[in-house]
Amino acid sequence: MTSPDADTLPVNRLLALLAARDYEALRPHLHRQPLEYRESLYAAGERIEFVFFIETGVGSLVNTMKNGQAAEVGTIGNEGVVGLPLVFGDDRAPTSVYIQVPGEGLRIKASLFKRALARSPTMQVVMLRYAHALFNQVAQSAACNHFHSLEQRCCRWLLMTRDRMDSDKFLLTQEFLAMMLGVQRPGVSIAAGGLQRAGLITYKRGAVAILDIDGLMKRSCECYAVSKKEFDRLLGG
Amino acid sequence: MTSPDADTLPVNRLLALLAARDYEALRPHLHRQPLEYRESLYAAGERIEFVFFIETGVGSLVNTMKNGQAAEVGTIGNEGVVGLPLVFGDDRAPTSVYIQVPGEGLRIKASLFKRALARSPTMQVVMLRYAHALFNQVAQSAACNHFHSLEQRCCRWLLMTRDRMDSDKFLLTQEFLAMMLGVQRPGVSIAAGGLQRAGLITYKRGAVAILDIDGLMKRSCECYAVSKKEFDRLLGG
DNA sequence: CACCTTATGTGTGGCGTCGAACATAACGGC
DNA sequence: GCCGTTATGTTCGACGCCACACATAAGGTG
Repeated sequence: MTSPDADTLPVNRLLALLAARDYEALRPHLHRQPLEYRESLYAAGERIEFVFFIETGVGSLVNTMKNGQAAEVGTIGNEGVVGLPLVFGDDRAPTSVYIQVPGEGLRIKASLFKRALARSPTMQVVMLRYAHALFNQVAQSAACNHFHSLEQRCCRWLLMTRDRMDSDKFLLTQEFLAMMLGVQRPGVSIAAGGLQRAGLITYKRGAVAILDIDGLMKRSCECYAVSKKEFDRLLGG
Repeated sequence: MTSPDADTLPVNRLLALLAARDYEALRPHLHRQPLEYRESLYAAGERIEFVFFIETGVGSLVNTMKNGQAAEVGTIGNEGVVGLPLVFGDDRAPTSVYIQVPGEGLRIKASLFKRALARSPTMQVVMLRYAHALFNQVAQSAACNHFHSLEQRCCRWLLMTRDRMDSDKFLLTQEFLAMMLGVQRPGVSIAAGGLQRAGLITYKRGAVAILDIDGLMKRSCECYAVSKKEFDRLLGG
């Protein structure tokens, strides 16, 4: 057997929610790997080969239109798992997941994950609870994308990312943020400039630092607080 | 035992997908009830008491903001079930479901549905497959709400409703459609007027008739075809 | 150092929807 | 028939973002 890369105490919050024996069943098959900027963890329409438990960094659940326009419909960090379609009993999805903020995660083969899940009703309970949390987040995003301004959504995104990074600094270009928010890059430039002038953040060539969390929350839409509360309810504060 | 209202051969497509013994387990507890215009089948944040298998009519999965703005993030018809949070092991959700086009459905107590589901892995498979289909629809809506014009989304909505009604005529006011699409009512008035002048639909005081399906598809965004294809893949054409 | 690549800032016209107000018209009840 | 209610049609200025173009600036590489 290969030597497992996962720690005895999991960093990933979803793994931490598993019963000890469920975690031990997965652990031999978990392999740590870096998650790199713009990397795809699975692509729309293609068979999902690996499941990822993110430890640091942030992945974006993205829906891409036929003309290439893309919009983020959900985010996944150290609270979750990339490969939810397998929990639904499917092996592919019409969405993709990209790494938006680089970090590290634990990888397991889809077949091994499916087998472990099928054998453990307690693991199913945890994974389904997370599925509901993400479902609700996507539903919130659907409304948020429609109603809220670019600046509000920028603030929301920065706050969500900070929570998942456990850090006030992380790597992120305006270009990529614009793609995720489904807007033009100059729009992000203007919004980010405003936030910087207001002393809420600073940034420089792909590196962002958050200075004033409360200020960001005031400028953010309610979706940040709603989504956070819902995750806490389902996955424990 | 009360006499069941459900037919031997189910009208609801999700019930039809169940194994015979799974359907028979539910059938004694299913009671037919009318689904009335604007009726709420469950409300955000409140305990879900009943699960509904829609036979005719259309329900909208709606996310409501604190200021009262509401947007539809998914629709449920005779292909699905209202009460998905129970499949996720939860008894409440931050979204609500309203009847947007009146019809009929079969109601079952949440506790009885949960018990039947827990006892039957084969029923779980079917319900999870539907959960994935709806998840993908919500993800599609999130991007659609952001990118596509009001007219495109009107066309999409009319086409989706037609599929679920198995009829080219149904009851629907512009006022309510505007609320679901998260736009102002005058916007729908203009869009609907354009579609009527183009000979694609007619309508009169809350009654819509679809005249030209192909024409509507041409004016619709791709999201109609994408969503339909995905449902067919997961639930069988 | 010069140079290329990448990241960010700024400007212009245009379109779509908002937000609000007002007008018309159909149906229902009495 | 009259009248209140409900449904639909139309207008207006305002604002946010699009689409596109171009300018500036900070890194990496030779």
